[in-house]
Amino acid sequence: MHITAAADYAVRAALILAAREAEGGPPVTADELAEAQQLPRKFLDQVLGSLRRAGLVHSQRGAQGGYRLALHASDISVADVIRAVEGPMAHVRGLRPEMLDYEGEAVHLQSVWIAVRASLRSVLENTSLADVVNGTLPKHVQKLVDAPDSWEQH
Amino acid sequence: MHITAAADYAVRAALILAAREAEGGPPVTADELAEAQQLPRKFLDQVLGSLRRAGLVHSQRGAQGGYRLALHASDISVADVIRAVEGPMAHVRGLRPEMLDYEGEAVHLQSVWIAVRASLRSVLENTSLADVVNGTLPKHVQKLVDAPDSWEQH
DNA sequence: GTTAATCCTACGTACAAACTAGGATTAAGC
DNA sequence: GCTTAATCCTAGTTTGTACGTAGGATTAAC
Repeated sequence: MHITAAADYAVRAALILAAREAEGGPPVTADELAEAQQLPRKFLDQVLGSLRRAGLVHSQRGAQGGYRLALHASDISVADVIRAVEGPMAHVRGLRPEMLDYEGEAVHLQSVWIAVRASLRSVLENTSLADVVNGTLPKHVQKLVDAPDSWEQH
Repeated sequence: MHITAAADYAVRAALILAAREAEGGPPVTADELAEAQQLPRKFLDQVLGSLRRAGLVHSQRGAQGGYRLALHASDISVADVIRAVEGPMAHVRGLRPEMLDYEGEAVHLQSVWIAVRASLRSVLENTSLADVVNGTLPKHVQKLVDAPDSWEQH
């Protein structure tokens, strides 16, 4: 139930790319991305490789090379980025929730995990990189952020 | 973003205790719990230790001993059980979301993680052990389960 | 040909996940 | 008090993941 450094870094790098996308300038180098968000350079390399293999970014090798989003920033969700580096969300013991098979008094537990995944998706699949850059989150997401309980620890 | 075996086992053991609570019989032994849900016996031992230290179950040592819920089954949420074994939910790089501090185009990323945690809570804190045993989940949770998209792997 | 960049593979270290082992401790029941 | 049945505690073990680092191969602009 925790978000890895790789996922966090991936989203942050993608946000920089999203912000630069509008300007239509040259591709952004890994050095620039690392500098902009203070990310460990070589680790970022691998994270960017995951994003590329997932088809979320295009890369240009050689001088004047770098990275660009492969899609419009409003067409890439935070969920897409996380899945690119972490794999499927809400795995239980390494299995997708729909693959689980409980017996006895636990039969309905599968439904709980399904609901957990669905609620994660409702936030992460509906929030695009453009939304995060602009600070204009979907209404139901912003509602969650504004609820005072949401900021309580515990 | 994944649920550990320990958390899964903890919930399943707690569900058995919840179901037996109504009967008011003797405490349930770890052997019985392991048998009922096919859980690795010695590993379960440690999981039960976490539940006890979290104050969710009471244990009785010695012959005729075993475990009982420390609270009513409708007063223990699935979130309580998960936190007892996994620690706080939705940690990012080991930090609670409210502790994060992003700069530049990532400033609003914190809100996304806060929303993620809030949406997890909306499911897991409102679903009690009694709810799961009876298969009567809170309305908004059941709604998530019934949405056809929720069962898509994607 | 030089320079600037991505790309690839391997390595390393530390920690967590998922157990297993063995005994110390407690308490019930004869 | 002894046996038995149970929790409790500490430590190991094995495997994988997290979080990086290192070094060079490859590509392309100029």
